[in-house]
Amino acid sequence: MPELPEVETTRKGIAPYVVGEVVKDVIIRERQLRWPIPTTLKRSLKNQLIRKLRRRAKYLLFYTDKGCMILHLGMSGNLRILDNKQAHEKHDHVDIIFESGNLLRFHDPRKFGSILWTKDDPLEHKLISHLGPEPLSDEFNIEYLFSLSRKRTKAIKTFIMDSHIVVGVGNIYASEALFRAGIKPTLQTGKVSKTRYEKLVIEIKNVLAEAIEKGGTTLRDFFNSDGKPGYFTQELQVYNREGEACNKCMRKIKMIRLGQRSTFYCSHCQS
DNA sequence: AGTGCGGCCTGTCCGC
DNA sequence: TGCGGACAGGCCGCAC
Repeated sequence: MPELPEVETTRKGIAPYVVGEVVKDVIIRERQLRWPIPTTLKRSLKNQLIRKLRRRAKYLLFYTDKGCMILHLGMSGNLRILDNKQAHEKHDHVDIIFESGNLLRFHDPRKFGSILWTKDDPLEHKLISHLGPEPLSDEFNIEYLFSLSRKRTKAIKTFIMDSHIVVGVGNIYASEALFRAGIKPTLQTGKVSKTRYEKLVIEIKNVLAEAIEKGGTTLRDFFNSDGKPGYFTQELQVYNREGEACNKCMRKIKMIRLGQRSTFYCSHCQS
């Protein structure tokens, strides 16, 4: 489900209820997620103060004095703040109960999400240490992206969705950024000019920043920690709009499959 | 080394 | 209605 804006929206929503709170108990109903939840999680978290809540790529990092909980929402996960007495439903896999009386509930039907624990710096964790730069940081710039692109043969859309190149650009925002930049998603990475990469870097930053501002995109089941959908959905120019009119030229939006992912573009506005 | 697939899961929707 | 198949916002690990 969530791409970077949805994860950031979740982080902002839960932070006031989590940071500075002490964990009273942890209830794990389903351990078998993308990776098994470590058996030590409950013991590690209990009685710990959550010092800070940060995001790296699509991972949420819950820092305590003893270590850090690393949480990924996968494709269908969400986090909500509820009061302690709220009955659990299907796929409510984990509750983290705070002394305040609130609880943080992890819900994930497809179980592609994960919860891990590390005693070390989470940024050194093997799932995180090799990731590319944050798209909204200065580290992600034209020189960086252009130099990595040379001699690569894969489609440019697949390239910008590779988290080792840049994190946080998922299937929706990849299509949207390429539309804004006027670049056809199937072009070979190594054959796109520097000028066009400059435009692409700017549009990746723009589309992600705007989506964060609007609370992310809801297609079917993304809801933030208040249970509200994201309002960027109405800003989508091409994603999920096959056959509808392009907002710039009124021609029909096309859909193709690229690396087994649905890809949307306008064959007139993107070349 | 870079690329492209299979697979992890459940839910939903579409066509027969 | 019921059933099979395709599809869904992520991403690791493997074979080539």
